[in-house]
Amino acid sequence: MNAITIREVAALAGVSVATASRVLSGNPATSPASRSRVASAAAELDFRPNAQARALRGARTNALGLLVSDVRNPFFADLAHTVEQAAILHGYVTLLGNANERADQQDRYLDTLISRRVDGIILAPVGAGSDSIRSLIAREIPTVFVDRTIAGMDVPSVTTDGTAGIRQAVEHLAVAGHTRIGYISGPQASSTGRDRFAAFTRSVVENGLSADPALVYFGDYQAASGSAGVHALLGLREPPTALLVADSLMAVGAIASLHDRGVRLGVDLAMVAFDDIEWFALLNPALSVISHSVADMGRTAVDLLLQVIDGGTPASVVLPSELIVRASSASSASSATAGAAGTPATPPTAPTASHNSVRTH
Amino acid sequence: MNAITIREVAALAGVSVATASRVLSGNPATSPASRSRVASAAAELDFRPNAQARALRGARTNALGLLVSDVRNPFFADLAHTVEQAAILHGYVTLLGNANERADQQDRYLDTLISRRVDGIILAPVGAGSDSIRSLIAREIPTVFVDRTIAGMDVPSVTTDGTAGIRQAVEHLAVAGHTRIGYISGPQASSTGRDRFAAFTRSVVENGLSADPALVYFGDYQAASGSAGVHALLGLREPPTALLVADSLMAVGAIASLHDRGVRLGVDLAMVAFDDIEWFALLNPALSVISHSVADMGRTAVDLLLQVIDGGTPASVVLPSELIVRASSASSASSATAGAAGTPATPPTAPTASHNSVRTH
DNA sequence: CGATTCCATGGAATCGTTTCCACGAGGTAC
DNA sequence: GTACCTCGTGGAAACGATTCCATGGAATCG
Repeated sequence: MNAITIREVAALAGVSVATASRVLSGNPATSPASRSRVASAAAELDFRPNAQARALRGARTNALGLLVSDVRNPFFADLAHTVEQAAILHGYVTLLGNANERADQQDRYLDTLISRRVDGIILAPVGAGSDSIRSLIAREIPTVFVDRTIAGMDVPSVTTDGTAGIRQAVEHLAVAGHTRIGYISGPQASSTGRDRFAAFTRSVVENGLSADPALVYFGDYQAASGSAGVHALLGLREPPTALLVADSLMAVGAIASLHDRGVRLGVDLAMVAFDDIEWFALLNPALSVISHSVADMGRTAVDLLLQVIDGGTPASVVLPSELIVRASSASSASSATAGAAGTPATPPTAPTASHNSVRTH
Repeated sequence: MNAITIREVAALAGVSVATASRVLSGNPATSPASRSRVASAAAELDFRPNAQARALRGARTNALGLLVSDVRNPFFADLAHTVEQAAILHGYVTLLGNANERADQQDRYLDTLISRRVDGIILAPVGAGSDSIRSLIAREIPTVFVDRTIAGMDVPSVTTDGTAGIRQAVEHLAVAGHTRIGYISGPQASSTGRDRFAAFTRSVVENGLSADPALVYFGDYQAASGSAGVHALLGLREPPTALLVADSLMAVGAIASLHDRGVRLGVDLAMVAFDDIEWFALLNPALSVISHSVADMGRTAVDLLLQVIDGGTPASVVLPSELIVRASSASSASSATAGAAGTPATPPTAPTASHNSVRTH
């Protein structure tokens, strides 16, 4: 950790630190002679400016904070990737934090990011608004919400409008004859959990389907709650013949649970999940999904944040969602024998269509 | 961004900055009286120490850098998660960077991390050793390699010994009667690519199977090359009846390609992939994998790095791998009709066992 | 040719914190 | 009662960069 400072570069180049600094930070007030001497001295010593010192003096740190709810969720992994690539394009590094769907870890990271004086924060908030989040806003640290929002907080955000996709999904299932559609919901403490649930409820009513509250299971966006949801819903006296799951991780848990119970996806039970993950298309039968663009979301979030950093107050952006039909929702209500909760199904003829998508992919 | 400094806290508390600093950083040389006065002043002002200034003065930044090859690879997403959790336990934040399997992006991040003066770096190196990596070592910045190593660089590392798992897999396939096993390899520029390929070659010889070089396709650990590998291998005049794939992303590409070709996994073609991803167990048929513990790898990497930071020179750690048999490798060589490259198979009777694992999971 | 502008340069202040050093008050030991 | 510690405290230096300001030489203009 032998630190090479600008002082030594200046000494080797035979100029003052001021001149060395000017050359190294691209200040035009330098002569070609000293430019070249400083440049070669810096190269020879393999000099890297100390970002701490630089940030201390100037106002900028050239770092963005990205706090996601769960890195292991492929949706957020993709988001992290696109945000990072967009940020690097603008000369920012991204400090990634993982809240693990827990408010305390989120706050811990938020405090860290604040004290590291990042130039701005992109946040997928967990919970209903902690002190740390309020502190963030009170200090006027540029912040953008992504994927989720917090009611009553006036922060630019980029979110998905799940309504269209969910309406399409419910309609699609209704057309196939399903009248009892189960719903594994996200937590009502999150905006996406509430919004998607509201859209589902509305769509069910619009299509004249059963609005039995027992058909809704409230999960927490993690895999285990998807399993629990399947367990609860298929254990009903009148189980659903189709299932809508509000995010990809819960869908994974749900599918695992269906496997264990011997319930055949797309045969005994139709299923649609929110979030389009590459792997979902590879399942057999392939999983129908409500898709939205992670790439757009990441790029937009960075755009908005840069505008806020530059003193602007950009309007929030809402991105569309869309249903992609695949084989998992091919079963009609009449073909479903979904009461089979726990009783392993007998081997059927294999499902044929396995890669049947509304749009090419 | 109204910055509240320790000076204002000291003023409000009626003490000097020195005393305020001592209280806030836990220095015992403080009286209970000033302790409480400073504490309440800091709370009232919602003071957060400036991490830049703190790091500038002291030697520590309390930040670790983690540079992974690809965040979207579930293996590395899991690794990022475990590393981050282990680090936070020791009071470190983790700055995550994503090399995207590209040496130039890796170097860019490495430079950033160096200039931000992280206390240590955990690196899954891409390529054969760039100037930036050499510079890292020359500066004696605490570094640990994870998952991969670089030949000739004396850096503590934590890696997986794939040999045992690969040997088990080849043997398992040989016992089922397969004599022509295809291999989709990782890049030979990475240590894991070389090691796993060597283990495969050795195991093939040991089991007296065909060592036809045409059975090996060299990919780059990304999904597209898995597709390309399937295309190349199944296009052979004598195609393999079983396939071993060297990482999870290439496995995803391979499976997608098999779907498109109508080749049935576990029926027309047996398959085993390296890396155990939760989703692989959900495929139908479930995918046999060579498993290794991401959690152990992440925790160990942090442990080693902390030892290096404390001046130690810990020995490298090699973790074991193990075969988990599921339905995708259930087909015997005789049942395989794998020449069927491109000709869609007729619907068969459904594969029965779909969740058949050697160990509970 | 003298006055003025331009320009590269170096000295020094600055950012916010930690820590060295000196100092004075109070307590203990002879 | 003097000598010696201990302990809390405040002033000031230090960390490594940027940037304001003053300076002196060259170039330009009348």
